[in-house]
Amino acid sequence: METPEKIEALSHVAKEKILEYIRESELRVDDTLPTEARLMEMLGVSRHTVREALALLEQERIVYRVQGKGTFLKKRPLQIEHGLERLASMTDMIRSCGFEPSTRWVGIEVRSASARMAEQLGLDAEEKVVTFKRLRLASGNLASYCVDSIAASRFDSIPCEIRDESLFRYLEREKGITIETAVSYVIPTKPTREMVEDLGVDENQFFILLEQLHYDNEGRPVIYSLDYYQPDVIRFKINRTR
Amino acid sequence: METPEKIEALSHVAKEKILEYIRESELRVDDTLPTEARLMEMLGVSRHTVREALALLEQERIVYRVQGKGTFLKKRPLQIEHGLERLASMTDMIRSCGFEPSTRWVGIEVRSASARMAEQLGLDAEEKVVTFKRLRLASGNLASYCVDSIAASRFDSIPCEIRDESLFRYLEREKGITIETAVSYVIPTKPTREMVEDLGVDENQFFILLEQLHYDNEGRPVIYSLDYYQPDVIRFKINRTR
DNA sequence: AAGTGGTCTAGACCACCAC
DNA sequence: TGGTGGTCTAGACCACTTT
Repeated sequence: METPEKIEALSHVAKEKILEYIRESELRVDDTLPTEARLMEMLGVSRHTVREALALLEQERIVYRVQGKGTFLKKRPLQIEHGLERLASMTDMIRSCGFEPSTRWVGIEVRSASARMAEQLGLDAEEKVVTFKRLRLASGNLASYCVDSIAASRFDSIPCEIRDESLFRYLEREKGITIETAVSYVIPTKPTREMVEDLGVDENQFFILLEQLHYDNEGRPVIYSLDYYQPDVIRFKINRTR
Repeated sequence: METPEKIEALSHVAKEKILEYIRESELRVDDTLPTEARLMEMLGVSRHTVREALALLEQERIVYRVQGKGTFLKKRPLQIEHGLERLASMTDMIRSCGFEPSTRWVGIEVRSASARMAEQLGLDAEEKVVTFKRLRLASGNLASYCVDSIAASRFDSIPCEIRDESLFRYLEREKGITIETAVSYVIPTKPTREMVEDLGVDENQFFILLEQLHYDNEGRPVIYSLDYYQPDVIRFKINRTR
């Protein structure tokens, strides 16, 4: 058997080679990259491939291009850190804030969808939803309370086998559903009665509520979620672009 | 003189034609677009151009493509509404929330940069900055209080001619600086003493503070801003993607 | 005039999917 | 096996910037 080598697009290889060149030549000084013609020679690929590689670097805000002048290194090329505009799992968010993530399950419920929920998920009135309630901890401290609802019709039975797994990963593995985007509202709020009475949260503490609707790669709404974040623990950063 | 017609890229024209086709054929039903080969015939352009047009439509989350199967319309194609991840002027944000925007100037000051400011803007300690303070109103109601600081070295004199104009537009017109991105932190907070004492804001009212650093198209930090938003008036929406 | 990136064409082969 | 989208090449012309 041959090793099942993952074939990588030439343009990706070219991109990596260019990044390598940037690092090695330490060109921060005058900030100018080789011309596209020069890169064609250096990498031994066509102009189209060079331009694809440069387009990737431009998307990642590492270089910028000016017609008639050239391609240049951005002054602050290290924009790697993820912001809220990136849809990442809660686990990753906590870890990126420097804490050790863990989960405490509060419960799984099957209920009729609220009017808002049904409207957002595109369900009929009173259709059943499965609601997952979890506390997210960052190095033992309360980071957020997450209430995620999914149409019950997506499940054959109540899915108790999720436990510590990410909801995203569970849907992908078991249902072949890939969550790709979310539309989220940011609302400063007090804790709900449930949080105060059942979970022992201080009622004077302020939270940031993210009301979110998650869509799959075909644009269908899948998860409606209400996530209450404690702003002292989770710092929200957003990378904004025009 | 000939009319100075703006030349539009063929791929843009192709994109518009495809959008037109989508609207006219009302194909929501089975969601499948013509193949690339068919689009080449229909539009009379090369495959590269068709693919550029489709790439634009994919970026705008209007279609998705699956290798070996085809190109499809997203189930929720109308994701036009702008969110916080899009860097827009305050004026546009207020207008998109359904209000009539206006500005009340609080003042323009020249001060030494604070430690945080100097660090963020890449200035030497104690270097001078020009600070613009403005109240933003939405149909007469307080929407936000904006404090924007720029290195004084960027100005020949104190710029009093800005007034109602957007700071972005002023920098572009007068200084040739294009603000392209911002990195922003979302912090729930109480009003500052200045807001309570000088501006008559209720000290018990909660605000969302956006601490922002704006970069130009070359990646240089230009504006450091603290914007206090009243969440009752401005609804923060974020479009998140993986 | 020369050099740069921006756009478009024509043609080829590949990987993946459905029949 | 045929059709689909994904990738790559070679070549051309254009718009913009600099010399």
